[in-house]
Amino acid sequence: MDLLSDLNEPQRQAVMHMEGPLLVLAGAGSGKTRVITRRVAHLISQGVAPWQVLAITFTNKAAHEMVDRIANLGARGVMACTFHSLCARLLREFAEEAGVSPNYSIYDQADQRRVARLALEQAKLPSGSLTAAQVLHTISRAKMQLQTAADFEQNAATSPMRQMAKIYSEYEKLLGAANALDFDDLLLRVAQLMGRRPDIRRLLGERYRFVLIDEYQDTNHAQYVIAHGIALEHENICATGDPDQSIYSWRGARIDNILEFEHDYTNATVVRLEENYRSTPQILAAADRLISYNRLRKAKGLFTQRPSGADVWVVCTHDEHAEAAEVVRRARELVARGMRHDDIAVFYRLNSLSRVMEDAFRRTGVPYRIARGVAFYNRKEIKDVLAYLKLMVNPRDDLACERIINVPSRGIGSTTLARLRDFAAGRGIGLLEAASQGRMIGELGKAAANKVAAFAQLVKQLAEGPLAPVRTVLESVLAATGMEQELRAIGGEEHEELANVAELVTAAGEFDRENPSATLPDFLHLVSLVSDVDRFEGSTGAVTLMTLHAAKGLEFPAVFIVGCEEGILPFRRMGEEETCDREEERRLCFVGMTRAMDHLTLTRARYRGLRGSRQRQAASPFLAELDGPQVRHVELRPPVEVQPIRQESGVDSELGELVEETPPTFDEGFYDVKAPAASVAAAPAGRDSDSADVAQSDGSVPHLPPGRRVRHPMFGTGQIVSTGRSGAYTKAVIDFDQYGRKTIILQFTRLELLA
DNA sequence: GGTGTACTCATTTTT
DNA sequence: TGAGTACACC
Repeated sequence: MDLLSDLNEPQRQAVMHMEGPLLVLAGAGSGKTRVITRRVAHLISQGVAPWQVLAITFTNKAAHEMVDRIANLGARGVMACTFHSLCARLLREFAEEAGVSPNYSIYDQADQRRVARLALEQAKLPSGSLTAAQVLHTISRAKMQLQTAADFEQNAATSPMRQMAKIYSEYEKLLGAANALDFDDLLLRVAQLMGRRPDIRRLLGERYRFVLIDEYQDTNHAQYVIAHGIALEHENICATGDPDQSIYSWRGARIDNILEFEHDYTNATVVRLEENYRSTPQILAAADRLISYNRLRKAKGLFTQRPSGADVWVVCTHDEHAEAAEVVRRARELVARGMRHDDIAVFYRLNSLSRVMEDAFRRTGVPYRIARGVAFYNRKEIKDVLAYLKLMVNPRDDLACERIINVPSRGIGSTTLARLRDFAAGRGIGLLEAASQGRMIGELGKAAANKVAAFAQLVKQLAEGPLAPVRTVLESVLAATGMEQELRAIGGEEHEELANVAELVTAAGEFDRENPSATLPDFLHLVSLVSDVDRFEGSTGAVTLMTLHAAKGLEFPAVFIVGCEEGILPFRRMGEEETCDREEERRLCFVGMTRAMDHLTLTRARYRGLRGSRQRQAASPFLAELDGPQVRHVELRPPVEVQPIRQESGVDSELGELVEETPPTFDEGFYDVKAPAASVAAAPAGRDSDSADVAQSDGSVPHLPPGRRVRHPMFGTGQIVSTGRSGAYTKAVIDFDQYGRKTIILQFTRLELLA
């Protein structure tokens, strides 16, 4: 396969680059993935061994895709993984040198929170001033900065910082006792190892002669240190990314890493991919205008050769329900014009905004799916099963033990558990070990001691068997614990929990097949670092709803960004201060916009129910920043209640008196188009609303010439007498068949054009 | 030891 | 508004 012929010049330059540091500044939609995969294939075609190439990605999914794509180019055996999975593997390989035991457990966020809570308790702070979330955040930040508990304590100048140091150190003690590492530890330990053992660092540098790091703008300090440690001697480091798409600083990502690459490697080759293959000029122009307000960036000259497309729309509605209705209406219109449902995506800043959208889609029967969902390995039943496996591998994993000591129910309650915990703490042993001791009778009473001992015995028996193949182990756990039966009892034969457990068994079977020599610990480390089973959804036939963060890296022919309001899109916490990082919020908006290929609509609501109370919402300042000649604004009127029949009006009509000024029932699509030249528009039905007609300067509307037959949603059919401007509105005088001559304000009414 | 109810407190999320 | 927690009660 020819790796170069269909590339543009900068792309080719990046692909053909061999030795030495390379920075690829890849604008949105500039073919970055293609460049990376081609470059790897090219390296290999030039004689580099596949196992000497290490490609590091942001997510597991990206890693899998990269392996697949590179394989499709004929290069197999390349290692693509995340920083975390790389480190988890290295810590098993160099367990002794790193000072960890190879059967360590990996604690996920929920585990970490529980540990943090315990640490808070044990640190016995004067008041409950710190929350577990704050503690975790601080500890996580420290670890990313490669600060150990001891380092942290040394730097703690203020009293609250000293408190934090105490909690950090308690937290570490708890993790240590459980033989567990959290996500940040994986990176921290490897970084420490490489610092302490130059020989190992060098060995890794020789092993991975070529290092590629994708999404470099979202790497943190620990990752930076690891990457540069590996590449220290050969400097064959290729970083790809886009500072304008750095949206994870709240997770410790440092945009400086990419901004300073040329400073780190003065001999770096820098390639800019500025041709966008994804979006129409309209979308690109608006996105570019927006992001140009950022100071912290490397200016790019994004351009596209795509032909002109539809304008970008900014829609303002009365409230979130009207907003949702309008998004659904437009989505349906796109589908009516031949687009598929899975070509359409709706993005929002806050998960809580999805509910109204969801309702609107459900009510109208438009298929949709939410891209968040509870991650598979976060489901309760899955975590329960996995906790058994974890405890078998790592008997000191107290969190796993606590989780399942009464699952399925064995009559071991919180009192027993508390006593057990005291007993274990007093002796410095793990919960499981404490449970196994007959002496517990004195502490717990005979009945409880027996229950607890039976549990310990069960786990022991399971752990004594062979630990592979994993599928078999899993099945024996399910059988021996009675979990399967319990699930069946709860959910019925065909219920979700059972199906999920069955899926876990299948996943284990696949793991066994793919990794014939691997055992349970390998499996557990793998699943701990994977958020979801890789079910490749492919074409789902549904509109996709997701957060702006989740949208990174994707593209859709049509994109809606909802909730473009001050406080939501530049997100701001309640206490008004400038807590938000304006530039990062702007990047987030930019990322969302640049996902769109052909159609982009940003919406906002004037009133929105937000955590209980309704508020008047101001427009996002970003809407003004992105505004320009390719951007059209629409304001939808609030729904107006239909007047009840008023007999006393004396009008002898079943409909009651029809007041001319009363706007008709409003359900969807009444436009008040603020077109540039102070002209207004009617939106003839049956036509693409994206091309609503603008009134001429004399007030006439092109599609509503005198004599034209139209249908009004309330007055029925009629004939245009004339059109004209009156103040801010464009009006049409219509002779209705039923009701005679009326004046209609076009902004309030959607007229259907009749043949 | 399990269940009901008052209370609080609100991003983004992959590893 | 609604999810998750703490605590009281049965």
